Amino acid sequence: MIKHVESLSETDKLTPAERIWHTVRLIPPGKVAAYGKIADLAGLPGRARYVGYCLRNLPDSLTLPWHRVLLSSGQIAFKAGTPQAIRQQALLENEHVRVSNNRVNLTEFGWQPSLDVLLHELVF
DNA sequence: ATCATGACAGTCT
DNA sequence: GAGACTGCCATGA
Repeated sequence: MIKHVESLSETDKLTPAERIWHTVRLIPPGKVAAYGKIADLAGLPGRARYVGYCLRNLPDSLTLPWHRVLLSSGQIAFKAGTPQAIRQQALLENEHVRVSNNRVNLTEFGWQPSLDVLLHELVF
């Protein structure tokens, strides 16, 4: 009998939060992804809000490109003008992601994981 | 066990 | 395209 695929992956032991961190880390500089997309890629479909929860509660020790995660509309999740939104915009612009009216154009900057990433980095 | 909350998302005006 | 509304689901009180 062929062993089930899960037992072959290294990431299947990770907690849900760890899988989300792992996935967020894969977003390349200059690209962005929606909360729901991260949840899907992390093997947690329907848990976009949980992604937000995890990012909000990031351990200080952990450094993640949290600023590359946006609403499905391309908007920054924080209300425009708040310190958090301003901070996130600055971080995005540092890597040449254009932000206007608290929003990013997903067609232009949305991350499309390569087949290689899907097959080798996102095996949950 | 219930209830409110939220760094969400899809649909309908 | 911007709200309003609803569904969603992990947490925490």
